[in-house]
Parts: sequence; C-alpha cells; structure tokens
Amino acid sequence: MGMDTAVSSTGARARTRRAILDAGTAVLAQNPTASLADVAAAAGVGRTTVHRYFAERSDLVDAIGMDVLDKIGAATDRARPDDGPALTALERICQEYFELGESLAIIFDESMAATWNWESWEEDTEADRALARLVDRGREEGTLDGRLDTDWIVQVLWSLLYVAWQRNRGGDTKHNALSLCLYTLRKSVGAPS
Amino acid sequence: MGMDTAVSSTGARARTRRAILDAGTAVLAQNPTASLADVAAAAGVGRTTVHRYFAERSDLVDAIGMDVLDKIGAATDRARPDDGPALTALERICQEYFELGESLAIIFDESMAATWNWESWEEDTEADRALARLVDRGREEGTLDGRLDTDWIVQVLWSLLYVAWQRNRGGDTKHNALSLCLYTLRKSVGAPS
DNA sequence: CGAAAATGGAACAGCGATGTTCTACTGCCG
DNA sequence: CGGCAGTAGAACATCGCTGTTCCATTTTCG
Repeated sequence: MGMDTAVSSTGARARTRRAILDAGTAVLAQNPTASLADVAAAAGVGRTTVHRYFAERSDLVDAIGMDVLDKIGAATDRARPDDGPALTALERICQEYFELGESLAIIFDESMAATWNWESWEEDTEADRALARLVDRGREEGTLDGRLDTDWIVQVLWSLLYVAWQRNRGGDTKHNALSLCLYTLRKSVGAPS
Repeated sequence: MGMDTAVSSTGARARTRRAILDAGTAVLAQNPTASLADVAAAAGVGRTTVHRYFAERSDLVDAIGMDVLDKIGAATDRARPDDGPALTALERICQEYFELGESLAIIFDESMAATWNWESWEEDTEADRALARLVDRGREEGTLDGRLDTDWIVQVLWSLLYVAWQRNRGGDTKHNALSLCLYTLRKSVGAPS
C-alpha cells in the first residue's frame, strides 16, 4: 500500500540500497565533501542510480546517519549495558563500538553534522540513554570516577575510540589499538585507587 | 627589495592580513568547507581583498596552518617542556594549548589536512619534537605510564583538549572544562599508582 | 593638502557538483 | 519467449564557489 519503504519487493532494491549506504559511509568517513560520483563509483553503481534511491544529497547523508545510529543501537544491545559491574560493561561497549570502524568517523565528524537537516538528530537515542544510565550506575556503584560527570565520561569514551581507530588506520594492529584504548579508558574514567 | 613578505611597509597590510587569518581560523574551525565570502564577511573585508592577500584558497589554508603552528610553537615554549617533572610539564602544555581555542579544531580536523598541499606539513615541528622528548623523558622518569607508547600519549593529550574545548563551546566554564581535562590527563597518562 | 596605498563592489568567465530526463541495455521471472 | 524491474550512461540545465579584472572610493601617510 506504499507503506513498504523499509522492505522492498524484489530484494534487489534492498541490496543496491545497502551497497550505496555502505559505500557512502566508507567514502564520506574519509572525506565528508566527497562527490556523489565518488560514492557511486565506490558502490559500483551509476551516479543516476544513487539519485534514484536518494533524491538529494542530504537524503543520503540522513540515511547514513540513521544507519549508523542503528548499528550503534545494535552494538549497545550486544554489550548488555545493564549486566555486571559498570566499568566492565563500559569496556564491553567500547569493544563493540570499536568494531563499528568507519562509522565512528561519521559520528565524530562535525562537518557532517553541519549539513544535517534531520529532525530527530539532537534528541537522544535509546542507546544514548542506555549509555548514560550505565555511567550513572557506575558513578553510584563506585566503579566509575564520581569526580567526572556523566557527559564527560561519555565524551572521553568516544574520543578514545576515535583516537584508537585512527591508530588502527595508521597501520597498527586492531588488537593493539583496542588494548591501548581499553587500558586508557579504565585508567581515565575508572574509580581512583 | 621584494623580500619583505613577512613585514609590510605601512602596517595596514599586516593588520588586514591578521584580520583575515584570524577570521579564517574561526570560520574554518567551525565549518572547513565555508566559502571565502564567509571568511571575508567575518573578517570585515571585501571578498576581493581576501584574494589580494591570498591568491588561491589553498594559500589561505596554508597560511592559517602555518599561523597555528606558530601559535603552538609559542605555547610550547611558554610551557617550558624541559623544566621539572614531566607530568607537571605536560599539564603546563595542556593548559597553554587549551588557550589556543579555535585553533585546536583546525589542527584536529582531518578534512582540513586533506586539502593541505603544504610541503613541510608532514614533517615534525620543533614543538612536536619537544613534546615527544618530554613524554619520552616522563616514561623514563616514571612519572608517565610506561605501558603507553609516546605517540598514544600525545594523541590522548590532543583528543582530551579537543573534547574539553567542545565542552567549553557547549556553555561550560573554561575553568571547569580545563580542570576536567587536566584531571583526566593525569589519571590517563600518569604512572599507575 | 595631495599622492600613493589600500579597499569595496560590480561584473565576468570557468569549473565542478548537483539534480533531472531520456534512451538503451541487462537479467530475471512468469 | 516476452514483458518488466533495475540499471548505466549520455546529455542537459542549474547553482554556488572560485579566481580575475576594472573602476570608484576611502584611508593612510609624507
């Protein structure tokens, strides 16, 4: 009835859409000002096909944003933020987020957020709330540093992830980068000893 | 003799140049793809005047880059990186860098570095070397965490500065943001207790 | 004051990205 | 086999930014 905007009939549409979305994420993560022709080339489709799926550039950017938010949501769920000691749960979240790879750059990049028309962008996701809840819990438990407020801890987590991912790009091992990230996270936001 | 590219005759040229450079830093820090018209408006000069000082966009971007590097160099000197315990010196550096404000975003932003033609950009500045020297010293002294390599510590410093500056923008007190930054820096890169 | 320096603004051409339309090709499924 | 969904690619108009030129005006300074 025209309501099937999410799932398409043949499945070919869905596959192409995913290819464009993934290519778009990869390309725009490296260069937020890349042209749609670049995205099309990376996705292995024609430039007009991109426009067939996303009328305007902003539509593509918004869709990528939503897609990344979905991935973050799924990653957050996998990390079981409400299980066990808060610091341990935070480490699990860190590991899961680290696996998101290129998507991290999308979230972190400001020049992307600048061109974001999207309505429900400023408002918190369920994942945001879960993370905030987790940090709050940790501060009350005493496993996280009470001298640091919740926002700060969340920001530090993201920035450490970003730095670790850059290091990964720079040729270092994934395992190595993640280890440094987790170790530093524990030290910086964990309760002082 | 045409060699006076640095200092100009009247001093009016120097003032205008500074205005454009400062405005350019502020504007491009917030939006790396801002037009030269935006920069001109922010500087309070005509668009053609900008082109009179910087023939191409890349010339302006390069000049801003050099300017920021100069500021970082001066800030590093003020922090006396070779005096006293390494951790204390690193805190002084953190304070000085924090004062650089908008310029931090310029350094941190990748989409800026992408459009950077500039020759001597990859190679280390004297400030970079001084900072690396300081961190090395700290790791040998035992005041910095030997389990973290020098590069990582430097990266963490920059990312904490970036997060703190964002927080400052977000309405928080400078003092508050800097305190959090320094406290977190000590905890994260200081020697484990 | 008066000349030189510096500026603002209009006007223009060029360029690359965007978004649209149309045509022809491919592969899939009934 | 024949129709149909999906696609590529060419062609086109448009738009905003860039870089340049020219001229009138203002500022600076001797």
